[in-house]
Amino acid sequence: MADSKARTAAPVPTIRDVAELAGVATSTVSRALSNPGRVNHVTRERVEQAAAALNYVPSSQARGLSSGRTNAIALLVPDVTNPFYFDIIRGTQNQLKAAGYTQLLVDTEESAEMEADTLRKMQRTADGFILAASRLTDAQLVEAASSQAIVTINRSSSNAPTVMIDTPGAVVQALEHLSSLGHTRICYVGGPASSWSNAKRWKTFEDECRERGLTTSRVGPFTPKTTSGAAAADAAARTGATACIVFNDLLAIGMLQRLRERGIRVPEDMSIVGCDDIFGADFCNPPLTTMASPIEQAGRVAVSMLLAQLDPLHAGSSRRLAVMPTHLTVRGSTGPASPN
Amino acid sequence: MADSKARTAAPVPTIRDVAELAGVATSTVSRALSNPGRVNHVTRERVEQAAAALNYVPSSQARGLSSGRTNAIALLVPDVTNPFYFDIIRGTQNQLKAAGYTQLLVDTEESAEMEADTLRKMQRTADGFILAASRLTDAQLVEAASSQAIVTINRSSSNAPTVMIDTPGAVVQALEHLSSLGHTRICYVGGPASSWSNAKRWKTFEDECRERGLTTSRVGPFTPKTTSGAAAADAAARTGATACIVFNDLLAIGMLQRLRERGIRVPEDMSIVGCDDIFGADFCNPPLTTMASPIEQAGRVAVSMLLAQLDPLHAGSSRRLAVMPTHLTVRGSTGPASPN
DNA sequence: CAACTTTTGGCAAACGCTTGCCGCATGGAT
DNA sequence: ATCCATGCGGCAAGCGTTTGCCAAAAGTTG
Repeated sequence: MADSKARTAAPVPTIRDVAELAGVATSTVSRALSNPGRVNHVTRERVEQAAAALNYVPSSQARGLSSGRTNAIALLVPDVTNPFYFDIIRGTQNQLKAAGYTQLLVDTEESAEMEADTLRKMQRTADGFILAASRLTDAQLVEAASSQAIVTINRSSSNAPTVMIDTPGAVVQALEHLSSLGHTRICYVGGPASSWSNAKRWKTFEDECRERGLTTSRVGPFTPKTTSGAAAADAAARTGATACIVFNDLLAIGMLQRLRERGIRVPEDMSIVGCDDIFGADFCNPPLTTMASPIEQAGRVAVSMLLAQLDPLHAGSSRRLAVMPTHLTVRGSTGPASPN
Repeated sequence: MADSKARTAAPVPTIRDVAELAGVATSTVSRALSNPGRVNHVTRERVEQAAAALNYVPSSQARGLSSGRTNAIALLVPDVTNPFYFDIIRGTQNQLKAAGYTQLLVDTEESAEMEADTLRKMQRTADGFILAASRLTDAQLVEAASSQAIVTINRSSSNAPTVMIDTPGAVVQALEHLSSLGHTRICYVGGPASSWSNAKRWKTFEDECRERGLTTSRVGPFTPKTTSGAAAADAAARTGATACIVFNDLLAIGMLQRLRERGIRVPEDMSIVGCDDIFGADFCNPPLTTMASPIEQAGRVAVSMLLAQLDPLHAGSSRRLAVMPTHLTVRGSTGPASPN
């Protein structure tokens, strides 16, 4: 119990101090503050005044220890620096703050192991978890969801409620768009192998192309970072496709740069469609045609679903799946197929 | 003590279970795990095996309650969606994780009040605070720093250790650059009024311009977001300046878009210098000349300084100020002054 | 006015861990 | 042999809350 920060030895007031000042028992203070209605309103007022006078702030640690709740939820993302997650982070942050929860942000570095590890280590630290684009295997996910409250974003699971961003729908729109521009040979530029939504997108892409009689090719997997764009661009160019649907905007933007370097004009020689409509997609050069969706809202919805899950009242009845709509935002990176 | 998440009633193992399995007292388990050296190594091994067998994870809540430490530090940023902070977030996150700390990320929404409030509310929740670009008044900052461990980033303070990004130095470089390109009328596009670094930059700008005999003007304040770029661009254009030094890249990128819309060519008609070299500065159109600095490293250094401050051994001796070097990264948004 | 029911507040036992203090061994020095 | 240091483990008292249980007070009913 060392006073590690040996500053002005500020004796932070405890519930005991408040109780004393208000002339009641600590239990009454506790109830007055977190369970009004359980105490007479005049008593409550007295307690509230005392608390205010002392500038009392309940210790979340102690509260958590005795109540079993932490009032914190953890958000696990594969990569905090990916702008896609920024919007999710912002969405969850807002919604959690409104609900009086603290957000614990963890970067799992695209690693399933690290994700599982975090889930284990934080079981007591957080009341629930939001897994954005989880890299977990199905088995891991099932196991995790069996012992803790979890909501996934962009990762279906029968065990945990899920917020899905309907990128497959957007892929169809994108294909429609490209096809109407006369493209017949289209390449899918893949993201991380362990990404569930990557698999989903590819499947939709392939099915849809077959149906439309389009020639497909696929390159990847690539790390979803701009730095992988060069390799992705080179690989895609080699396929002879006149248009690419790219796993995400980060990669797409990286490709844009590389294609420019190589003198391959976008969209004249090659059309590019990204995914996510991240920060930057509107001002890169050329501005990126991309599959946009209300990402921030996805974060908010995930929080709602998680909180509902935690609430013993709604627990059973809560929604298990939310699908966020997507739409194609057409900008300058797509154009008519070159006539060769 | 309700079991709110009434799942498989998983009885999370406690230190007691470990003690029992290892055949020792709980105090021994505690010491074996967090103070090796205090127990015989054979005992420790036995304890470790027991802990592993039970998949034991200490409760940070209980640990914090009794030890007074939380092993968490809070990072307060004015706006989580500003890419500038992403890099800081990443830097602190990495360093904290390495040190076994949890990061609590809080968005203070550019509000001094909210910042002060968070500091108060979280006094027990975090061992220390990193304030990135604090909006606090000097008085508030002094008071806060007197009772808790604080490190500021880009905000000088005599009371708290500080990591400064040497943007004034970069402003000089930028002016040198613009001046050598023949610009004589330069406009400073200001950021938030409450931003300390904004004031600092403006002062350096003004002093340096006077010394060089350059004509200055100033517009603002503007919210540092791309959406404010239109207003900023219009205001700057009206000043008749041929070059702008802009508070940050976000604003600068917004201006780029607006200038293009208005047919004002960059850099032919107007040169633009941003600040921070955020994500996107390299691929906007034209790519932005900007004052770059190792932001992620700033985050890491801030953590080191904070942790040193918390450590009773180094507490006094630790560094009070770190200055991160900056340099001008010249890209396409600056060019020779137009001859009119 | 007796017999109940409701409100309301207090008591005290957790919650899971850390740590000051004590005492038993063990082994070296005298 | 005796005395001390030293190493090591256990005991138990907290840390600041919440909450089940109880009892006193207040209100209701017939």
